[in-house]
Amino acid sequence: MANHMDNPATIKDIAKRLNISLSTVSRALRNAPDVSEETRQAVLSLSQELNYQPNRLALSLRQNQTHTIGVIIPNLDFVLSQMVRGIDEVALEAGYTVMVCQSNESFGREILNTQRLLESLVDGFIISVSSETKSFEHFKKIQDRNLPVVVFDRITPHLSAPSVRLDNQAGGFMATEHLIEQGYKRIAALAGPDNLGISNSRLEGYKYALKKHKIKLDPDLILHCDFNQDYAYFATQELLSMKKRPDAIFTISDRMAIGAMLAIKKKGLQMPTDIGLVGFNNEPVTGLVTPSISSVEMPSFEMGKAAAKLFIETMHNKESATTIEKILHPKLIVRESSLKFSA
Amino acid sequence: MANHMDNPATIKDIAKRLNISLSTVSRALRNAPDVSEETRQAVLSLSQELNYQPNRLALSLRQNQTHTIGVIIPNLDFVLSQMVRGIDEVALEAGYTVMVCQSNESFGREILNTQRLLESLVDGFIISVSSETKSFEHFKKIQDRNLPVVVFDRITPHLSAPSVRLDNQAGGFMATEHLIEQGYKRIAALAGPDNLGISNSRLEGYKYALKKHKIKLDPDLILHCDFNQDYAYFATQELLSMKKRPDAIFTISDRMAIGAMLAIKKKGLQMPTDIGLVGFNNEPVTGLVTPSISSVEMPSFEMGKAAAKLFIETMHNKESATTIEKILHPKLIVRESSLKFSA
DNA sequence: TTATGTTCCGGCAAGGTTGCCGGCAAGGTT
DNA sequence: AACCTTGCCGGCAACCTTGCCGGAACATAA
Repeated sequence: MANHMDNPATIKDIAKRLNISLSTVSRALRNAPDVSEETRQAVLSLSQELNYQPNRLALSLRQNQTHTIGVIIPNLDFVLSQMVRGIDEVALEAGYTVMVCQSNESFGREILNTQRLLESLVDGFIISVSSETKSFEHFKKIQDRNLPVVVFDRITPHLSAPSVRLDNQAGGFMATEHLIEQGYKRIAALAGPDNLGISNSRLEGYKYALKKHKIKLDPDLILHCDFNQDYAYFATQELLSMKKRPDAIFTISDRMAIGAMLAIKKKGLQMPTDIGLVGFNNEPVTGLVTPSISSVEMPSFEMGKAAAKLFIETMHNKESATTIEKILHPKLIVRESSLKFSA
Repeated sequence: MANHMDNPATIKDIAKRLNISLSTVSRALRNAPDVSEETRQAVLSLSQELNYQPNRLALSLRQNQTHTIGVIIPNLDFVLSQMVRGIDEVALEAGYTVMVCQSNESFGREILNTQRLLESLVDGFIISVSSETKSFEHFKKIQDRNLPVVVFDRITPHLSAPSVRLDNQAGGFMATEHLIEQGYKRIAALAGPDNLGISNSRLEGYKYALKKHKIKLDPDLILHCDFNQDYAYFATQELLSMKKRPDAIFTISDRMAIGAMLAIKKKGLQMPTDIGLVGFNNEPVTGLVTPSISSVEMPSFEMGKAAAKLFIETMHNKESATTIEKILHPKLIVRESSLKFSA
């Protein structure tokens, strides 16, 4: 009696069983007019009995959209995981499914991902570009197909699309100003690769804070290195062995802050007395190490949600201005590594 | 002069342009026999010129498979992120795309995820069940549709499917035996919810180590609590306020170990002298806190790869034994929190 | 009665691809 | 000369759903 069909029921099965045509069934199921109440009820009840589920492939083929969003991100670290959760949340709510691809910060992989997602016929993209990416040819294929794109977090001027990002400059500014207010004089900055906008903006904030407080910028105190703990470790060693070593360091990520912390400890210096340290992202680890590390918090979950919302809006009115730019605000979390004087 | 068609080229366009039939084009493109070398070349070159890409939807509809794997995981913490990366790696290589859904440890969400992925017509599932899940009805729908399933990490006997997991018992055993060898006598265990197999297995290992070393099991020293830092914190406070407090704690996750560490510090006790601590997962944070925390390492990336490989095998010979069980081995990483005597 | 409108329904095509089958011609075998 | 093989190709159906058009049956108005 119950239906143990190995193949799921289709609209055809219903039509055959009720001796009516496919189109009538289709209309009945979609509550379209031109169907008598009687037949509609018959169709509805039989479709329930057979546990009918519309075939998404056929639907997608027909209406030329898959209800799938392609998400390309450089990795799945703490911050990005949060963002993905935010995207997921909103997308699910709006009836979209998400395909997440990690580029692993590799340019080639990012190209491959775009390729694959295009083949999968996603309805559009939400992208945070890899740190290795300097050319943007592969994204042109997306815009050629006229698919909506939202960039987030790691945005780039080379890709004109609505964007969601942190006010990175403000973040860099508040971290640096905080260090200045704590009495630090020679503040170094550990930045990422210099093609990474996110890093440069934070650095702008740093420079602006120095300027505001009339501290002369010393280019030797700005180091660019790869976006990871080990490189930050070595870069910090370099900083600490300068003739006039810095008395504080601002790093544009927490992973770099960790590297810096290790190098500082190795050297036998004390935080915050000998040297101050502020990181970026407010990963949980910053609150757990000794000394705990001050960091700039970013609302990552909210940012993911905002990106997805913006995507769906862009989706719905295709002709929307590509200049929409949603900016979220950072917040400084002060911890031991930079707190000379308790307020 | 290149082709700025807004709609991607189809097999039909090629046929029309060359004045041959659809089927011939199809055969030519698939290197099937029954096509003259001449026409094949013509088709191939024109398809390049038009930048022809087969439409995956049409293909999927026709051959009843989407080349997509549905992955359901409880969250995207450090360990699971690694695993997802492993799955991704293998899947990509094998021509599959991955849809990752997080259940956020919620039962209802897990049901919703399965539902959605089934609607998306994925070819099968790779699943790690949520800690809240006690009923498995929703997975039955998958097996009703006769889709291959691989469970990994958090496996369950209620779901008969090939599985990939850590030898959790061995992990619990080596952690506990290590504590015993370091001279600890009253070793407590902080476990997760008692419906979570992964937790119970680690606990089994703990019990077995005690038994082997003829230490009487004290049920008061085993606490079950939620799988997170705050609960572990409170549970540890409870442990430490016992009349005869434990002199070591084994926690079945690192996040719980962090909670325990915080409670221990709060109480003013020293690790490893006053009390020993060993966690599980070897998250990077364990090496960064003070004192650094010993932990059982699991090869998460490899585990993800193994799960995906097993999935693809299961996929290819559907009738394979559902009893395949791939077991990976843990490794103890000894750090300060448990090292009384340096070897 | 004829003309017009309303209600309900079925046929057909489209979306892109592939599998099966049959057709047709050139060449070879008895 | 009658037959079979081989090589090449096109037609049709199938996968599942929806949109468009037209048609049948009936009711209302002129």
